[in-house]
Amino acid sequence: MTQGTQGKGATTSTLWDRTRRLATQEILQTALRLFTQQGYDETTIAQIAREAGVSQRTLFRYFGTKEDLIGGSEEQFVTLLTETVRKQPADAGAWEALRAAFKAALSLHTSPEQALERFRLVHHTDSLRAAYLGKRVRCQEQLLPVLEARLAPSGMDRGQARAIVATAFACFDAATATWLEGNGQGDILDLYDQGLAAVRG
Amino acid sequence: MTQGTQGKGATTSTLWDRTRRLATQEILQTALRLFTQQGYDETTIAQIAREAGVSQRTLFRYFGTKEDLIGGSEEQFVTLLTETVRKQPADAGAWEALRAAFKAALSLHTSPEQALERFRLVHHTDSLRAAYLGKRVRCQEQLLPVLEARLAPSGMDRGQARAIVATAFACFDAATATWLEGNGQGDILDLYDQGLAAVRG
DNA sequence: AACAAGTTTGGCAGGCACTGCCAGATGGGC
DNA sequence: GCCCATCTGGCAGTGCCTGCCAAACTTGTT
Repeated sequence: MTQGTQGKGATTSTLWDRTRRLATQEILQTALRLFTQQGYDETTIAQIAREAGVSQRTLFRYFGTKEDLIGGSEEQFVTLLTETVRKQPADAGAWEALRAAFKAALSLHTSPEQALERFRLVHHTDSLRAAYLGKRVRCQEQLLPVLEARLAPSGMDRGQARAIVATAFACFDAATATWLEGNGQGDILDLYDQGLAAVRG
Repeated sequence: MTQGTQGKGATTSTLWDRTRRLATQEILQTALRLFTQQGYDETTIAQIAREAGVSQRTLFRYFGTKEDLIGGSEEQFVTLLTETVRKQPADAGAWEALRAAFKAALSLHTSPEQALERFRLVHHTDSLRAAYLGKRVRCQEQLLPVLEARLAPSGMDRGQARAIVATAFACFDAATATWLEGNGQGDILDLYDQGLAAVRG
C-alpha cells in the first residue's frame, strides 16, 4: 500500500524509506540495549521511545507490541522457512528439508554472541517466551501445507505430518535450550541432530 | 499458608474454605460461559467480576491473571504429570511413562465436549494459546529431571532427554490440534500414538 | 519557488489488565 | 461477647496499547 511504483528497484531511494529504516534500527538497538541492561519487564515503552527519540505513538506504529521489539518480524521468519523448504530438492525428505530451514534461520543471526544474548533474554522472560512460542506454532502451521506434499508419498496423513513438524521444532527448541545451558558451547545444529537421533533412534 | 493445622483431613470444614471453593467455581463457570459466548478478548474482567458477584480485586486474588480463568492451575498439572511418571514401573521406558502421564492429564476433563470447547477456545485465542504454551514448557522443564533417571541407562545425556520430552509434548499438541480439526472425532491418545509412530518411524 | 496531495508524526484521551494500599466486614478461637 | 487473623472491596496508579485529529513533512507538479 505504501510504495506502488517501486518495481524491483534495489536501493529504495525515497527519503521516507531511508528515515524509516534508520528509525527502525535506532529503536531496535535502544530496546535491546535497555532490555539486556535492566531487564525486559523493568524497561517501559516510554523509556525506549524517549531514548530512541521518537514518540510512543510512533514506536507502536513501527512495532505493534513490546514483544516485537526483540526479534525479526514473524512474517520474515515464516517466509524464510517456507521458501527454504520449498527450494529443497524434490527427493529430499521432510526431515532434511526442515533441517535446512533451521540452518537458514540460524544464519540470520549476526554473531553467536548476539544470538546467545537474545536467546537468554527470551528464555528468561515469561512474557517474551510466551510470545516466541506463539510465533513458533504459527510458523509450524504455515509450514505444514508445504511439507505435506513431501510426506504424502510415504503414506503420511495430515495428523502425522503435523506431528513431524512439531517434533522438529520441539527438538530445535530443546537444542537451543541445551545450547543456552552450556553458555553457547558447541553448535546448535549438532545438538539438534543429537536430540533428533535420540528421539528417532 | 492458609490452613496449617489441617493435616490430611478429608473435608475441610472451615466456612472460609467452603465459601472460597464456591466463589472459585462461580467465577470459573461465569468466565467460561462468557468466553464461549462472546469470545475471550471481548470479555472484560469487570464483566466477569460483576456477573460472578465479586469485586475485581477479589477476582485477581483468586486468579492471578485473566488467562488463569481457563484451566486448572499449572501447579496442579505439574504435580499430576510428575507423580504419574514417578509411579510408573521401573522397567517402563521414558516413552511409556510420558504416555501414561498424558493419559492421566486427559482424564482430568469432565467430558469430551467440555474438553473440545476449552481446547477450541485456547487454540483460537492468541493470548490464551501463548499462555498455555508457556505453562507447557514449564511442565516440560519440571518433568525433565524426573525422566532423566529413566533415560540415563540408555546412555542419553541431558540434551537428548530434553529433546525426548519436548517431542512427546509436541506430538501431544499435534494430536490435540488434529483432534480439534476433526471436531472431536476419535481419541486424542490414538492420534498421539499415530503421530509418534510417524516420527519414530 | 510555490502549491496541492498524500503520508507520517506527535499528543491526547481512553480502555483494559493488573498491583499496592487501606479501611471495613467477617469467621474462628477464647 | 471479645479479640485476632483473615478476607473483601474500593481507590488510585502503572503500563501496554488504540483511535482520533491537527501539525509537520515529503513528493510531484506547475
